[in-house]
Amino acid sequence: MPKEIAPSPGPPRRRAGRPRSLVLDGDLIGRTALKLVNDGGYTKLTMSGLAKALGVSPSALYNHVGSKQEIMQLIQEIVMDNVDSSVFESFPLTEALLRWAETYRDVLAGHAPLIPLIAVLPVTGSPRTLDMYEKVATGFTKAGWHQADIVPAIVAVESFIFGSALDATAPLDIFNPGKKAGQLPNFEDALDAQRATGRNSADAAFHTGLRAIVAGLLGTPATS
Amino acid sequence: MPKEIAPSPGPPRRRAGRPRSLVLDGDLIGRTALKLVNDGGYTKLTMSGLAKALGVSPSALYNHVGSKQEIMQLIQEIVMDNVDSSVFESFPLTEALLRWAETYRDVLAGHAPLIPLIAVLPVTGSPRTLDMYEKVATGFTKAGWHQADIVPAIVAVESFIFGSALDATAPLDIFNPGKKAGQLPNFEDALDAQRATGRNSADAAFHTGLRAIVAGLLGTPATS
DNA sequence: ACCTGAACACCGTTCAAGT
DNA sequence: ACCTGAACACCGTTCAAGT
Repeated sequence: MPKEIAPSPGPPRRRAGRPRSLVLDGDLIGRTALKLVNDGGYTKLTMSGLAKALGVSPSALYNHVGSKQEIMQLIQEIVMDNVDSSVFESFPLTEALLRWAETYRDVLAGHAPLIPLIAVLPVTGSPRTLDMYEKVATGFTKAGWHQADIVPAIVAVESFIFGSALDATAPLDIFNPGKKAGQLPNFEDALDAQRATGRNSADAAFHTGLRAIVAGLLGTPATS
Repeated sequence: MPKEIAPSPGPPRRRAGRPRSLVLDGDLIGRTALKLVNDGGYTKLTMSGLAKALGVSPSALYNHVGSKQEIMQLIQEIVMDNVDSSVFESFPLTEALLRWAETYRDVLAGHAPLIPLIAVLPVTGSPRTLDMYEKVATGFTKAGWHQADIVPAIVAVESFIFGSALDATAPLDIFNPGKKAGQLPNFEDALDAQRATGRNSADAAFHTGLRAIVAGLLGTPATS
């Protein structure tokens, strides 16, 4: 559990003369970890690398954090804040879902190693993520949904987003049939036809799939 | 690249008197690795643990496999074989997609650590997986789909499956609001209403989401 | 309360040496 | 061709000792 600094009304009380060492706190650790990841990807995120970036010994980190997993959670909290859930306040449900999903997927695509974590992590300790869910749920409620159907609908769209974000990190030629070339007539024809459109196949899949699942959930034709 | 033993027409030629040591090959390594995983999960899958299970030293594995990642791929090939893609030969597209997705998701839910790998791994080296795609593509083709739309549709459904399989491994109380309880009226009402149905929320999300995306893609109402 | 430095218990992988 | 045993270059984490 990361320690937080409560905003204090006055200047912080300190014992006279004793200059406190530059503090390491959950916020700084999370931000530094994210910087490390943005620079060199998740392979760069090691406890010793993070400690060095903070000018501290690796074991010092364990005064503020229980495990490396907790550092992943700090990153997750910062990153999830970039998902735009305000759209549920300004757009009708269908349009809001489409826009929300788009930012959500883009955010996660840049942090693929977080996806298996986020999918499984209780949101209990992530107040901002809970705020997001409240906004999404409010969008469904205002659209007149039955309460019991709302959570499964959210989870369904989220699952699609998680999978699509993973897919977005796949190499472009992921479907290359290799030595099986020539033996898969229908699949290879479909591949060629898709390639001929010049569109990125992951992006095309995300957009048609998103429209499909939203339309399917809301009971309107996918093409509208 | 795992070495394969080509089926030989006659009995294998051996130098007389020299009994060959019991062979280690890609097939045996993969099956043993899977056994290890089925027993104790993916944390049990270490090179030294696998070597011990095979009665061999860890370094011996590198005569047959280039890296641990390649062992993950061996497991993936075996596991993917449990996905039932024969349904595309015996059911109309909608029904086949629903059945295929169900087995696919169940198979992956038992092997969550494979999901990020499979999502990104070129299928070039997985002939059985390519055969699956051919069957799926044939199902779309026979249903009269435009060739250029087939691959994005497959990828979209697959993304939903990947995300749902990840979600299936999440703890039941993943949405517990914790200290934010009481501050999220719409979301908490939705949670309570969903819980009151007595259904597993991940399963409900998968089934409604699957129907929605398939219906949305095929342009028919989700409730049909 | 918070930090350091050494140590621990692992990882995956490499490589010379054997047969 | 394939295996062993030792070694390497890391991991995350613990803990006594310092201030």
